[in-house]
Amino acid sequence: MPRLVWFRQDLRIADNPALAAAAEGPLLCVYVLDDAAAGRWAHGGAQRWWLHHSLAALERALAARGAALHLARGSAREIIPRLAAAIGAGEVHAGRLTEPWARARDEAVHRALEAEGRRLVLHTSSLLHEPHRIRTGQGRPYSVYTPFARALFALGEPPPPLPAPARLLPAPGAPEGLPLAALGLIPAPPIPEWWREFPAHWTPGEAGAAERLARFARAALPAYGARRNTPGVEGTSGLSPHLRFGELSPRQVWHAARAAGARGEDAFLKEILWREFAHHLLWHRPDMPEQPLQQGFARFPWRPDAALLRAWRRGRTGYPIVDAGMRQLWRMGWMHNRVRMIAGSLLVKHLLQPWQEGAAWFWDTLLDGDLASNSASWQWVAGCGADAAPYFRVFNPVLQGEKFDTDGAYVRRWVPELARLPDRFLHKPWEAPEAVLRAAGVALGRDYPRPVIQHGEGRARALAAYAALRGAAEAA
DNA sequence: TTTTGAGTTGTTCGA
DNA sequence: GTCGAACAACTCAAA
Repeated sequence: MPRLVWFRQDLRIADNPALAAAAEGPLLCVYVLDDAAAGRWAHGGAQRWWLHHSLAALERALAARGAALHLARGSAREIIPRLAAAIGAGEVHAGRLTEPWARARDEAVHRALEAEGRRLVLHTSSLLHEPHRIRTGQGRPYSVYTPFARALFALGEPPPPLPAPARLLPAPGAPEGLPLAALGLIPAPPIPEWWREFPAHWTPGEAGAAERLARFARAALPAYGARRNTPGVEGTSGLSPHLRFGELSPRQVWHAARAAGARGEDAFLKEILWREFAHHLLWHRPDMPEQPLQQGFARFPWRPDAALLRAWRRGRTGYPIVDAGMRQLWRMGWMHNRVRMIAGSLLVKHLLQPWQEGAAWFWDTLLDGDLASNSASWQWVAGCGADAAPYFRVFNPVLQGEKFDTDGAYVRRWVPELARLPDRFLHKPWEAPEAVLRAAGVALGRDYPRPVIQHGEGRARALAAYAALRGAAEAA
């Protein structure tokens, strides 16, 4: 009996359990762009560029094995049952998702299929472990990372990845899908060619993902622990967008890291588990993208300010390490993890802008924008997360810059107007003597902004705001 | 049920 | 320049 494979966030053919389950017989491969179901969490601008190219790559990979990718746009709730009926499929196979809107939709699709005697079969595809399977000794979901990670390590090695099916047999009777261009994924003006630099940095698709993984395992993994916090070098894996779209699976990444020498509770494997943890949290707290996990934070005295938010988004805060990060984000669709924390901390703590604003900007501009990781990380930075940084931990953007971008390679690359400043003043140009600034060709306030807020003042204000919150909690 | 140890990523201050 | 303590309590997870 024919089967339908519904691709969502696992745009690959290797180690794809949904595809493997369907590949024994005739099948129809489908992708549905369903923006209405996702609502405000439909793919952000940068992700749409990635998705377009990833779907193109998947089309080619399937075609090489004799199958087409049926593309559709609209309500999956209607399209999937209709296509299943058209080919007489008894089963629809897909990878399980953790986004609340996707879970609600899967539930609806399942009911619609069931009414016609078919069923939706969900597989463990984008995570090492299903979030509802992992429980504490008391049977509750984890809310602290370290015991969660220990529990996952204690489960032993994940199963080995599945091979890609060698040959696929198309189901007869499949209706024609849309051409890729008809999905309208490539952003339209008024921001033409916002993504023009993306291709220089990224190769969406399964082959690009495999190449990146191999490169990381060979070059950066051995020194990952030492170099992952240096944004001026390629010390991290850069796999996040590939993982977000499922061009490779966490199982493949895990085993590749092991094969390349990652031992025990290796730092890189722990990062993979942070991703798992974020999905675990989202599964059990579906309001996480909107609401602080710690209830008291609902009354936090944010000071929304459109001008401050704009300066942060554009990389014009006057703090070089933050501005470098925000500009890297805009041009690459990606920001180094260390810098995400520094930039996030400045927005939330010094500037007292709601973390949801930062999360929304990241959602629109990150190629790796993942609802679970993005929401959990912003809550962590803001101090309202499940396992958050203590409130008094306010990053000093100057110290962080000096510590992690000591030679200034990162700032000089992304904030070229400061490139000629000596290292000593690169992370605090406002302290440079006039003659030094002049020699470097920098006029503060003209070529590069003065800090939007003094660190000491911002820190004191943040501590006061958090103290007020605690006071309010005690009074209540 | 109670106890115990511990918790991603930091900064500042004073000796 | 370096080093240790303070910063705050609170809640989680497991024994």
